[in-house]
Amino acid sequence: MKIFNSLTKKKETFIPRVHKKIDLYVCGMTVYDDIHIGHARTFINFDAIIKFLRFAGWEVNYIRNITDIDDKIIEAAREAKISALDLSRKYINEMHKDFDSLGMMRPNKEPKVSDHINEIIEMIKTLENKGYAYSKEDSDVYFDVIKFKEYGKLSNRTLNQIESAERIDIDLNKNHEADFVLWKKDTLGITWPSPWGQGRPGWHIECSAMSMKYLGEEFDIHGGGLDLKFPHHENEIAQSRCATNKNFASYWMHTGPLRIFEKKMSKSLKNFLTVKDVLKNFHPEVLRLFFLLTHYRSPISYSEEGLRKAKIILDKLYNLFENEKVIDRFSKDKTFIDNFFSSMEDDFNTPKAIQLIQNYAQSINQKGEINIEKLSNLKMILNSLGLLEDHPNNYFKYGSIDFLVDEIENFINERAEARKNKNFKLADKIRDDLLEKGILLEDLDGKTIWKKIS
RNA sequence: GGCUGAGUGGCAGAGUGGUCAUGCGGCGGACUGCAAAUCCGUUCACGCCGGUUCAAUUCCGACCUCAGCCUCCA
Repeated sequence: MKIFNSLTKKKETFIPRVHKKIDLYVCGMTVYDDIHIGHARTFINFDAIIKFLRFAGWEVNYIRNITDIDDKIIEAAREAKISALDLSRKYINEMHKDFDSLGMMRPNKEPKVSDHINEIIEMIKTLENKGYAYSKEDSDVYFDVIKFKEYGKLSNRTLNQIESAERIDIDLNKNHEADFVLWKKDTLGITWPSPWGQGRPGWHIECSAMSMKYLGEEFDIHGGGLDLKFPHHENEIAQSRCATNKNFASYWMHTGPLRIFEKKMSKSLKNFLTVKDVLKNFHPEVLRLFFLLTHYRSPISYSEEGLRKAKIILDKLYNLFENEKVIDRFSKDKTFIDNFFSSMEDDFNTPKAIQLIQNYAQSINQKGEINIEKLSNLKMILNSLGLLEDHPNNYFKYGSIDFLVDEIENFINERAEARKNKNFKLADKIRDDLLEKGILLEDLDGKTIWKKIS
């Protein structure tokens, strides 16, 4: 299996630390608002990758943190006039709802910063003892980047480059522009006592402390959105390696950004759509397929048109299973499965994998007869990416409709009667009227079914 | 300004030194009372300029354009 390692900027053969086991840490959410589909992109990518890996026989220990202490959370809480932890609790709940409705697996552990203050303090103490941390008078505690020779390796920049970049505000307490806060001294908001006084952890340190607690000082893969590469991941590497003299994560994986109108979708640009917005009109698997149709490292431009196209593809796949039962075992067509595996094992080439799936689906349709074994293969492969988990019946009726189900059934019966009497004018009118309301009727094997269109 | 990635047919998006991506859409058929679904056929391509090569969309160099990071960001 090959994985593109951001650290070496090369596609490398993946060598696990322990045979057939993968320890994986993905940087999760900072919870102060509803998640948007840019966030969803990253976590759906990893969800599909992990589902595939497990399907392929890997034992994946998946850790994804929740950052529940942070300036933005504290600020949002102040505005909402509730405590920071109450606010983050609320949005953790919303996040779980959204992730669940997107069909994502829960990680094996989902550690929160507020539960790991001791580990964080211990780590800062270690760094301080080893001479990597400093503070001046009443300043925050900083990491001394000059002391870490490899600083900048991941994000491919030198300390000189960082220093020469334009800055809005310069912190005079820092030795170097790139030095970052390990412990933020503060008495407002939510704080904890520490050897450096009352305060809270800086950003970055939590991921080092928590990943090491659950996966050890060295583990296989560390992932996250591309926008975390610098400074977040760079800083994680610096503090972790300095604290332990170990390598920390072996492989770094970064997902590409989601764009909208040629710009990255982000909170600060206010150009985002929430998961809840999109799921009003589109089945969660449509969004998932939309993402998987592009390689995980490439940017994706969001558009409704794109979602509709993904839906057309998914519709075709669900159509195959409309009336069929599926036996749960592999059978023939080793070629299809082998090809699927080679695509996925080549840095998780989901677009290619889906192409194979589409071809395979077509080959089933070509025969014009039910092939349970092929359908089983297809379903199993789709499931390994988190697709086709719904019943076709639910899938095709997803979204809000203007009618009660019984009403639609009545229209269908009325139309059937009209057709029997060769009153096609009335029959077609009923069908057209429903179509206008987003209900599509299909005559299949003498039976009429309905689908919601979007 | 520095660093990184990308530019493929109407659209989305893989891949490759010389044969086809694929899907959607369009067009023409089959099927259907008509549709839908499905099938068959068909159309449309590799940013620009040089170089290497018997051969380049694929390798090399310049250029143009776009995006990301350099500040919080999945």
